[in-house]
This record gives sequence, structure tokens and C-alpha cells, in this order.
Amino acid sequence: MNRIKIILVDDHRIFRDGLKSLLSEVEFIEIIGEASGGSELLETLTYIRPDLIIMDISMKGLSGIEVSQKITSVTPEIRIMILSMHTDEEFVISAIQAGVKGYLSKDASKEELLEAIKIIHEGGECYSKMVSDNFLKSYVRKYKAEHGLVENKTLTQREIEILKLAAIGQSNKEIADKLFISHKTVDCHKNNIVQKLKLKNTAEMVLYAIKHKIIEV
Amino acid sequence: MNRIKIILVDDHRIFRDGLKSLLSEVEFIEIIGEASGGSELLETLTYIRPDLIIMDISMKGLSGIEVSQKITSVTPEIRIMILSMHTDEEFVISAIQAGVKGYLSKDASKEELLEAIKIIHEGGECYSKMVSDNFLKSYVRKYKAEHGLVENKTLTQREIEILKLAAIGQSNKEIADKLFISHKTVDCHKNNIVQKLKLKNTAEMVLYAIKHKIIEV
DNA sequence: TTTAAATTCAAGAATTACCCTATTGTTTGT
DNA sequence: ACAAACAATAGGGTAATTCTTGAATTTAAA
Repeated sequence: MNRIKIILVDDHRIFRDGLKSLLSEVEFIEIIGEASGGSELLETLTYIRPDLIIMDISMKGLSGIEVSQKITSVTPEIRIMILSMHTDEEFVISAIQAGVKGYLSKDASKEELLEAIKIIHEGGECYSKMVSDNFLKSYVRKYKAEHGLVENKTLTQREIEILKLAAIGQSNKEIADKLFISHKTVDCHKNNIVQKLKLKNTAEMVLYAIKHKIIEV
Repeated sequence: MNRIKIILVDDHRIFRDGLKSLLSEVEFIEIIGEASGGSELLETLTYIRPDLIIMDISMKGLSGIEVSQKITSVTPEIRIMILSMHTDEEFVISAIQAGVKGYLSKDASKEELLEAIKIIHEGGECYSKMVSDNFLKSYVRKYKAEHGLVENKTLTQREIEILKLAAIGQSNKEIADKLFISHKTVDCHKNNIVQKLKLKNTAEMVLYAIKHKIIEV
């Protein structure tokens, strides 16, 4: 399995080093770069393409929010997770508006961090317990509803299951037989997947699955 | 564009080093490993997966022919090019029977070598001028005809063109419009591609194209 | 020069993919 | 507790693709 390629961004070198060492022990993760600030990150992105960026908010120069906006508008396939000491609502909301897919407190445990990385990598979103109170949840929903269908559209478990099978060349009928459901159901799931991910056809589903490392090549 | 991953195999270190330095200057090539002999190569292949192996025939221990047989029978998608000082017909014939896709003399120029690498990588075969006389050509054809349809089935230029477009998610109609031909022709080409490569459907074509680096991911 | 291969196109049949709608059960928010 | 949203399941209709067979033209090879 290809590992999740990550770039770390934080203006404190010792924090980066610690996180790097921590994540280096995880077999499904590969740290492919780091940056001490927003400008350095943007420069790095011109020649390195990560799956995920883990970034602080408060940095000298460009803030994490500003950088996130730039990145998500140009290359939305690169997911961004904020790792911040601030869990105030305003920060989180700004981050979400900037298109980040996760917001964790620096107090989070290693397990929480890994879980969040997994979830985000599989197309989901993850906000730390401290920041994901009721108000925030409802706000996120409302904000997204208001600001149109530029939605995250995370796939359900069943959809991911079907995406994986379709992406390795299985036909609807083959998938149906394997999962003991009607080929029409498979068809419907694929249809939903295509819509959620804004794809055109099965061929693009294969490409998507490979790009996002949902299947191995 | 992903570079062609190559492993060099020769029992003379200085030759490997020279070749490595020569190929390192080429941007579409990446030397991902080397071995001094057959056994070492087989061991290397358990954890490194190259696109192409460039190998001498006469080596201590296992000969290049024996190693080629083993590799092509297990992992036929790894292509093998022999780079030998012997251009005698028997050697070449044995090599071809062992499933190699190219046979170059060590006298070949850098340009010939690069050309051969490209051709083989795109699914073709390439034998150096010295060894590719009429006798050999006819022999190769006869041998392949006799030994059934375990053919290389190289794609034509047009087929590769269509494979590329289909693999990035274009429909038959879109491809037809782009190439100014009938969608029925596209259909026919795709049909031939699927048969030649022993695939099942378009999704598998996408996978094939990615695996063989015919398109970028 | 005759043969073979590559590229082009087409008709008809079978299959599959794609799109829309709909039902049922399960969470979730108020 | 009840409405809303979500997840998983399909059916029907249409468009697209695939398979098969056949064939003309051009180009390359024996």
C-alpha cells in the first residue's frame, strides 16, 4: 500500500522534529517535506505533491488560514489539517471556510492524530472533540448549506467498498455477486459516487481511486 | 511524467557505475537498484519493482538467460533488456526464448540505448542492428508463431493514442471527436486493445495504462 | 508481387453504464 | 417524540459500450 504523503508546516523546528519522529514510526505515513511557514510551503508545493498538509495556524508571515485558502482554491485534492493550540470557534470556523478538512488541538493524543489523518485521507473531515461541540457542528452544517453544494461529500463505507471494487476493473454484475446485492444497487452506488466526487464515468473513478490511494497500483 | 524505473545487472562494478552515471543524466530514467548477479537480482526483486531490467548475459552464477526465464515467467510485466558483448545468434535466440524484450550490443551508442529503452518501455521490442539481420527477424517471427499466442501483442501507434485518451476518462465519442474518426472506429480500436492486452473492460485499461506508465497519475 | 498488417468504418445484438425516482430503515436535530 | 437527513436497497428507461462479423484502403514486408 502506498503511504500517505505528508508535509509538516510549523514555525517551531523542535515541534516539527518531534512530530516527524512520531509519525515516522507509523508505517502508512511518509513525511515527504516540511516548511517553517506559509511562503516556504507554497514554494515547496511547486515541486512536491503531498496527500496531506499538517499545519499550524499562527505562523510568522502568512497565517495558516491564508495559506489554506490559496492551496484549496488551486489544488483542492491536497487536504489540509490544522494542528493548532487555539481551539476558539472563530479560528475553527475561519479554517473550515478556508477549506481545511481537519482541525485538531495540539493537545490531541497520537491516536487521535492518526485517526484524524486516516479519516481525512479517506475523504472525510475531522475536528477535535474540544472544538466539535454542538454549536460548531450546526454552524458547519449551516455554513455549508448556505454556501452551496461546494460540499465535501464524503463517501459512505458502502460507497468506498464499491469504489474499491469498481476501481480494480470489476463490473457492476461482478460487484453485485460479490456483495450479494442487485447490480442495480451497485449501479446506484456508483452513480452517487460519481456525483459526490464530480466524476464523469467509471474510468475516472479508477483514476480517482488511484490518485487518492484508495487502491494500490 | 513518472520516470522509467530501471535496475542494472552486471558483474563488473565499474561498468554498472559508468552506465548508472550515463543514465542518471536522462530525465525520464531513474535507476532504482543494481545487482552484481542473477541471485542478487532475484533477491532485489522481492522488495523493489522496476519497469525494466538491463542485464548482461555472461555473469558468474546464474546466467542472464536463466534469470530472464525465471523473471518473465513470474512477473512478465517487468521487461528485460540484455546488454551483452556477444551478438552471436544463439545467444540472441536463447534470450528471446527466455522472454527478453531487447538485446543490445555493448558497442551500442548512448542514443541507441535510450531509443531501445523507450521502445521497450512503450511495449515494443528492440534488437541491435548487429543482431537484427534478416535471418533473426524471420526466426523471431517463426518462433513466436510456433509457440502460440503467448505473444507480446504490441499495440500500434493508433492504439496507444486511443489507450491514452480512454485511460484519462474520455468516452468513445469524445475520443472520436478529438481524432476526427468515427466512434465506431474508436470502439474497434478499444476492442483490439482489450484483446491484445487480455483485459476485460475500460476500467482495466485505465489500470493498465497507469501500471505501464502510459499515462501519468 | 503477393501477403500481411494497420487503419478505417459499419450493422446488429447483447450487455453494461448512466440517470432518475422511490422505498425502507436508521441516525440525528430540535 | 417527530421531522429531517442519510444510507442502502432497487426498478425502469435511455444512452453508451462491447462483441461479432465483415470489409475497404493504405502501408509495410516477404
